[in-house]
Amino acid sequence: MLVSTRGRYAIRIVLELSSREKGERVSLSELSKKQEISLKYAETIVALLVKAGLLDGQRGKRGGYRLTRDANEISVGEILIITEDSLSPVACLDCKPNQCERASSCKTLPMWEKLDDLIKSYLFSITIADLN
Amino acid sequence: MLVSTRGRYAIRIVLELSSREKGERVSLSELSKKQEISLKYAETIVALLVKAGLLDGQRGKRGGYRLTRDANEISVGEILIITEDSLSPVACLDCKPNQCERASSCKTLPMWEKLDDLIKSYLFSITIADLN
DNA sequence: CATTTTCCTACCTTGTCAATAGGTTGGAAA
DNA sequence: TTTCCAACCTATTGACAAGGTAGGAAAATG
Ligand code: FES
Ligand code: FES
Repeated sequence: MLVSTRGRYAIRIVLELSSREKGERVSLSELSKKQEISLKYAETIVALLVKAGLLDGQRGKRGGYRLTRDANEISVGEILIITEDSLSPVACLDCKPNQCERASSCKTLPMWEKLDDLIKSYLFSITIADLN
Repeated sequence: MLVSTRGRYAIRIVLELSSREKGERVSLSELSKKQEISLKYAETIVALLVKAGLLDGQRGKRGGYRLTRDANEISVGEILIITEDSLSPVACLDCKPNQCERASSCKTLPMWEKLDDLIKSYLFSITIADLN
C-alpha cells in the first residue's frame, strides 16, 4: 500500500475545507463529522498539516481551520509528502544518497527510480482544485 | 511502501535464473547465496512462484529451479502480483467490486484509479529480459 | 541407502497503522 | 470575568503485516 488512511483522510479534509468560502474558519468537529473521520484521529492528521504551514488554526469560540493558500496551489502530492512517512515504491529509494549496498550493481534500481518519478509527477500535477 | 522485500527478492531471483542457460536447473542454495538472500526466506518466496506456475522445481540431487517461460515473456508486474498481497496504491481499490462505502460520491477515487493504472501498466510493460 | 534438494507447517520478533484517551492552553463571546 | 469552545499536546493501545527462522518430511539421484 502506497497511501495509508492518514494521507487519504488528509486529502479529504483539505478538500472539504476548499469547498467552503475562502477564509472561513471551520472547526475540526464539523470537518470530521462531514468526512466521517474520528475527531481524535483527525486531530493528529491536521496537526501535521498545520505544522507544514498548509493550514492555519485558531482556538477559541468561532475558531477553526482554514487553508493558507488557494486550492489550485495545493497539490495532492504535497499533502501526501506531509502526511505519509514515505511515498517511494521501494525502500531502496528512501535514504538519500541511496544507501542500499546493492545500488551500484543493481539491475532493478533504474526501474524503481522511473516508477517513483512516474508516481510523484502524477500526484504533484493534481491540485485540490482539480478534484473539487 | 508499494513493494516489499518479498516482491523485490522475487524479481532478483527470477533475474538470476534468467541469466543462466535456458533449462538449466539451479538450486536455491546457490541462488540465495548469489543474491544474498537467506535460504529460508527465499524458500517461502520461491514457493509462491512455483505455485503460480512461473518456476518449476525438482527435488533431489542435481535438482533445482528453472523458468517455465522465456525471460521476455515474464513481466515484473506479474511477479509482483504473485508475491505482494496488493499492488494497489490505496485500500479502496483492493476489493472488487469496489466496497468502499464512499465510492459513489468520492471525489478522489478517479484519481486513485488513474494512478493504479499508471503504475500497473508501467510494471507490466517491463520484462525480465529488459532488465538483464 | 545416503545425500541432496525441494516442499510443508509453524513460529517469532519488530514495527507501523489506525485509533483512543485525557488533559492543557488560548481565545471569544456572554 | 466567567464560561465555553476549540485547537493543541502527549501518551497508550490493539491489530496486523513485514521480515525472517526453525525443523522436519518427501522425493529424486547416484
Ligand atoms: S536492491 Fe536496493 S537498489 Fe536494488
Ligand atoms: S475514500 Fe474509499 S473510494 Fe474514496
